[in-house]
Amino acid sequence: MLNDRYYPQEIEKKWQKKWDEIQLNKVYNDKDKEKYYVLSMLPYPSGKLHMGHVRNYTISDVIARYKRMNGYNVLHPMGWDSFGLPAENAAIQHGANPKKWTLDNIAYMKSQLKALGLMIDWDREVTTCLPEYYKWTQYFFIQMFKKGLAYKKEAAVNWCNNCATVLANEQVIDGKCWRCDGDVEKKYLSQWFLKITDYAQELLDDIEKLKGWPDSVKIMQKNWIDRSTGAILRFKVKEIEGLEVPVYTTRPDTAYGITYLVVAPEYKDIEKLTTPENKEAVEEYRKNARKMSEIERLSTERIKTGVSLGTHLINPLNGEEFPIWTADYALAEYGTGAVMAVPAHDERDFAFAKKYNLPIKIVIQNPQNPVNELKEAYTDKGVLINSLDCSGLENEKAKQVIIDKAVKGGFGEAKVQFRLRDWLISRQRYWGTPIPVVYCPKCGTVPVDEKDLPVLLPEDVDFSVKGMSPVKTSESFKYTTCPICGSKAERETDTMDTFMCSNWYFYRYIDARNNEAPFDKELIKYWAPVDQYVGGIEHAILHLLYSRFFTKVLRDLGIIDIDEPFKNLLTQGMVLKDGSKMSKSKGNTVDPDEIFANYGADTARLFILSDSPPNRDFDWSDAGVEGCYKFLNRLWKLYSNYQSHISLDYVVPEISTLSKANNDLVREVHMTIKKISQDISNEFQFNTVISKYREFANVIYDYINNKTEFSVEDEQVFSFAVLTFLKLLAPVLPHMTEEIYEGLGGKTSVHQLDWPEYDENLAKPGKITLVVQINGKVKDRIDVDSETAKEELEKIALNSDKIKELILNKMVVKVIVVPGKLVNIVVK
RNA sequence: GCCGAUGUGGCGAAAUUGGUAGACGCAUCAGACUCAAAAUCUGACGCAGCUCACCCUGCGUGCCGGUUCGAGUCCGGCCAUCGGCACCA
Repeated sequence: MLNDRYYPQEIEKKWQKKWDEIQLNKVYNDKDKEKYYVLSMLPYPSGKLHMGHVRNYTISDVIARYKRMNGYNVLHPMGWDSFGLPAENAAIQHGANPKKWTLDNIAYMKSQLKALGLMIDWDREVTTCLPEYYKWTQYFFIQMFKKGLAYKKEAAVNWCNNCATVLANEQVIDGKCWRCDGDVEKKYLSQWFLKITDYAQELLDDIEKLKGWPDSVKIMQKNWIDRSTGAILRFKVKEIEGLEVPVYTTRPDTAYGITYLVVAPEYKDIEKLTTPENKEAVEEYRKNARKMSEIERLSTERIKTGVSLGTHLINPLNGEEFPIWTADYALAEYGTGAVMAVPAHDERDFAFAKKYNLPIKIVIQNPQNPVNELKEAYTDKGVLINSLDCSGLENEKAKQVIIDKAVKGGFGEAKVQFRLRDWLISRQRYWGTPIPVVYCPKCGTVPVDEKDLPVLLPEDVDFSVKGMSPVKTSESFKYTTCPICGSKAERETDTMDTFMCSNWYFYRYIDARNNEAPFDKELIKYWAPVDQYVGGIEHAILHLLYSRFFTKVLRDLGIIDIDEPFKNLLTQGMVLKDGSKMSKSKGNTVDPDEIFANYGADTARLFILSDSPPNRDFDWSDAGVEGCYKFLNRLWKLYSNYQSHISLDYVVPEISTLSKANNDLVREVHMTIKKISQDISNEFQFNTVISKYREFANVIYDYINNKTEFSVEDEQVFSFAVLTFLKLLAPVLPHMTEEIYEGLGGKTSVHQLDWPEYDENLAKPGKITLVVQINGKVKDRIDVDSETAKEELEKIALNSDKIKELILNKMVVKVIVVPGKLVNIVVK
């Protein structure tokens, strides 16, 4: 028997406990069943769940439940991206232990996830900060080191002063730190990199394979990798025998127009290229450039500065000499760090040449509109002039001609260049995976022996130190012996970027408790790749690019045999309040705990899926929650007030024998199954699924309200309708539907029932409203049988009194009939 | 500057992909129930006009134009908002 009133708090606790007891959500590696792997981006354990989490996990949970009812073996796991700076900052500020702080947060957030009613097999939980996990992160690092994919080099890197650590290029947003929003500086440091650039071409090409990804994400990745084709050209230094300066250019066709060359202030040969007279000015300029933060550099956009080095280069194409300058508009990390300047045909070079009075030589002209002087750089297509034997060529063709000349003359060749840089993964922080490397005075940089993994994070550290990593304060950690020769050696004290932990976690879920290997290859074959990934757009480049890269590396190491980790991707929109992003500083956050306590998780689940499609932003409103709660009460009453008319073993009589009301209701049920199934299949349009729930509830209430008593037939059709409805509701409202099903006498879990099927013939109305238009404007509506033939429809339309009157004295030119929809009469 | 997305009532949004624009909900208003309130139920609800009945007539999907019997949907040109990249040679 069902209670009169809906008490979500009691019901939800009861079922969460029961599901645990009967292990309803345990996932077996049942290879006879077709698998479906649905994944949400794992949370950082910051302390409490926010509404963005609730939205993310509700979406993936409903997908998981829907797929399970459709017969799939569904994996929907959860874990914790638990290394990272906030834990360490908490340690510094409150004297807490980062590990304890993190594990406490995990325990609390896990209880919140359970309160949300998620269908998760917690036996597969993954926590990236625990040694049994990061052992394998270290293992992978060593494999990459051995393959030459992990290397250390000195470079100009991004340094965040606040966080006191370096950052990857992908973690610098508008010249600021992605995490703390602090200014980022360039520093010269020796750091660990992963050779993601080795995979640049494949990462770009395989974007085509990602059919189930949103275009926006694919385009962002394309732009980030940014391939360009051009040439390397090498110029001999006039003053120094044997020294050359190579440049990368996409415009070899303009090479006859070079009037100067710019090297980055950090260019490796810059000191050699500077004459004694210019040394002081150049030093000064370089010092300033180094001091400048990213932000300052960006703000000086377009106001270009530079100084001459005093030396010259020779253009092998025409023998002309031109001066070498240094300017910070040349980037050390892109191409060769040097740019050939053709002011006539490049806006930046033009501005620079104007400012410093450098010559401007026109070598490409629009034949329709030749000019002798330029007011701005001419960057369009044209024909070469002043280019010796290349004059007269179309510039697009000249590109190849000049590359050929360079190859023949031995001063250049074609070159493909990417914007993507290698991934900087070392961090000067404590709370991360230790990089498993030892520095031996004899053997050099040596990886830790695999059998000695994990390299444990030390506990005897002093968090109060400034300007260096706390790891360095651990004597027990720092000093070790060389794995090769056994002599005294020192450990690497840097830890890894947390994105190293999160770029493979989804493989670990597949075999989370394996102590012998990161995972079993056979199980990966069954479960991978992820069928549906759900997460925020903010990872469009960062995590999603790194995971793609890592998957390809694992493939090349022979560890897995797929190319891409995520088949389909759903990027959910943000949760807003009053039109702006929820944030603590704005004070417009909504605490999930309060919502669960006041309304229950089912209300929260229903609301967060309603109103907006998953990929768009969602505006949280208190009235909206209230409305959803009312709807759940309305549903509850439907079942509790009429339970005496509901029987689990109903038989639906043949449709043609039914009364009109029952006939209509049966059709409504089939139409509703169809529409909801379609909306879920079509990119998980849960907002329209929920409007369909409401419409169907209205239909059933209309049915009841037109009744004084239930016949046997009525009870059968009614039972069919409300029990089918219960199954359709189950993925979104797991607790309520379970309680109702039990109350009605159900013996299994409602979540073990099959998703209802619909009959195509019954999934349409018996009658339709025929729209009659004249010249495309609606003039009449007539109820007709939905199967009425085309000719008949035309006749009905023309015989309508209203239409007859309107077309009187007019000539009917044409009649267009759309069966099942409308008749349009064209008149003059 | 380049690339992308979006633009529909007071608000969140639907629209079988070229066929009744505004489903469903929020808010609002009116009514029923109630001593009263809450809850619940019923109804109205794009804008303007006309009107003795709730019938009708215009106008309406950012703006301008086009294709079509018919355009929120397709094509061309603009505008606005949001997001990504941004001295990448």
